[in-house]
Amino acid sequence: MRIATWNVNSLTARLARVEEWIGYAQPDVLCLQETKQADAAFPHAAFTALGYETAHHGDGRWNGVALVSRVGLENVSVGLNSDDDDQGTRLIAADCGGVRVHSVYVPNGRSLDDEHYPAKLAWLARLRELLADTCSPEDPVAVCGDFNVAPEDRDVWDVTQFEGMTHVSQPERDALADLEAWGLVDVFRRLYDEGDLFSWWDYRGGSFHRHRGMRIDLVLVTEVLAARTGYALIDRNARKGDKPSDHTPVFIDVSEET
DNA sequence: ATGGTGGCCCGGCCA
Repeated sequence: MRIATWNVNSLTARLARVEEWIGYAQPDVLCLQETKQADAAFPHAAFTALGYETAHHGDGRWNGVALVSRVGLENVSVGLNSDDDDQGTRLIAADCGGVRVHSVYVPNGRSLDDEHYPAKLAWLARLRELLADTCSPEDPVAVCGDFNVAPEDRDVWDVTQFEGMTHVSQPERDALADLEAWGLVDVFRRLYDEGDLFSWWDYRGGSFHRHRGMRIDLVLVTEVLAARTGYALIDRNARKGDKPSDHTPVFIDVSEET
């Protein structure tokens, strides 16, 4: 089963690129972030035509997350907690092909002295609570999306350029590590030891062509899935060409249980 | 050089 994640930076602007990518990458489950659509605007029919079921959680202009699956899509839930502010439409989860899949868009944080920064840390802590409340680390669980955190220094093009900035600060990395400590593996990193493997490049300044990016889009899975993951890829090709997102898709291939 | 690019949707926010 191929499980993918992609921050599309507006699905309205990106639909043709997403259809193209599904056509050649053939994901079984695709987690989308930053659809920037209200639920009523989500193009369910475009995915139905390709053989996929869909579920979307968005309120319009900002954020918005979706699940696209051709291996089933059941027991959909949205948001972090019904009695808590989830800082926008940033989480949707469902059972797809025997896996509890979560598409997440972690708040950006903006800057270390901004009120959105502690809110980002709190969001990550609440995500762990959600997993603890709704899943078991013994079960097949995937948490995929734009975490807005580079887990290690080798996940950014030049860490000296990020001093005092978000995405690399220790509290964010600790919050991500705490989430993983519940029982999740950054399986792409387990398979590849190299640095300079990025999933996001700023639109500005020719960052993509200068290899100035960050690895902030992650597929985190429980060990039962990590052990069956034989291949993973950041598909840089989707960052090229006409009207790309500033993020590119990441996917893993999980073999069937034997 | 305190910008740059792109998406929202048309003045300014957000990434």
